[in-house]
Amino acid sequence: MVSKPMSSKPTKPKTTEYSISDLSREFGVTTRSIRHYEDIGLLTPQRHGLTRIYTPPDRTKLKLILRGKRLGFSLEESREIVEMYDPNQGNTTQLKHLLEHIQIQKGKLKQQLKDINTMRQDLIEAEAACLKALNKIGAVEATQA
Amino acid sequence: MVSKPMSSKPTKPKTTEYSISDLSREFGVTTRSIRHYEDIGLLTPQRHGLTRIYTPPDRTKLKLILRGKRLGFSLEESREIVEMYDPNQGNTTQLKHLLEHIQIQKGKLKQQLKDINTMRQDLIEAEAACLKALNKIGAVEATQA
DNA sequence: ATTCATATTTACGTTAACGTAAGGGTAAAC
DNA sequence: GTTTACCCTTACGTTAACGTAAATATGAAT
Repeated sequence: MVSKPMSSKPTKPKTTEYSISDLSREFGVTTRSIRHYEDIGLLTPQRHGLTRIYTPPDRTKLKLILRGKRLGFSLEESREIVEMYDPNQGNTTQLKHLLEHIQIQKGKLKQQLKDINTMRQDLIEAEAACLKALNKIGAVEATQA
Repeated sequence: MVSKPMSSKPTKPKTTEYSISDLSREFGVTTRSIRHYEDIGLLTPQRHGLTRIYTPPDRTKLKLILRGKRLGFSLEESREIVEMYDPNQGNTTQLKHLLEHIQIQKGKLKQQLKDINTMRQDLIEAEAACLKALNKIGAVEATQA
């Protein structure tokens, strides 16, 4: 956390702030990556001079980006997710557009769920076959999780 | 399908075979991609002269690769999946190694399931907010799926 | 005063996963 | 016999998502 012993009142950490390395450490990504996300407009932190200052909304956006990455989303795909979180638009066409995107994302997730489940089943079968082969050999020491 | 009006017996399509464009069409990927998967050793089709001939196991491997892609796996990650499907190894250390990989994959899938569920929830909320905003405006025409 | 630790920008380098010609072979169809 | 529809190889090009210096600034600590 960026600790700033401001002029007077040291109480009330009302507005939580993070430095780039705070976020870097918390999420296990490089500062380079975080800056890159800014380069392409996914994050827009404030500045104190040149130094970047991240707020909780920024942190949330980063979280969304990284979750997207774990699901194999490109940064452009994550952009849509991030923009959904960003409550900035109001007009009808934009809202409808957004709804479409939401449906598309839902569809993707649905497909991923199917894929995950079949893959899980495959893994379970592979595991069974593996264990069977193992104790057929005689390696009785169990390898459990 | 590669139709080969062989010498005699036209019956018994015992050994199903696919051409590269068969698979390309079926899965909606370019032949370039399929060849690329071969370049890096993920597929090893037979040859009839220069022409590639794919068998059902090849097809399955391709399916595994593409499923991996949808889940955001790199080709190197998918290689492990494909090798799990390939029933080629027998010795104890290899089997234990394989078991480890299986556990790792299971862990990844578990994390992905978590991510998908939270993201789903987010989408549902975004959708609700969106719809609310819409009929607050007065666009009564429902946009449903 | 100088050493950290952490911040910045600019800019070239890298890897994965193909795309995209360019050039050529074969076999059935017209 | 030449057009059509596939197939092939070699090889350079491209995009995304950063990695990796290099050179510089800044505030706190010794």
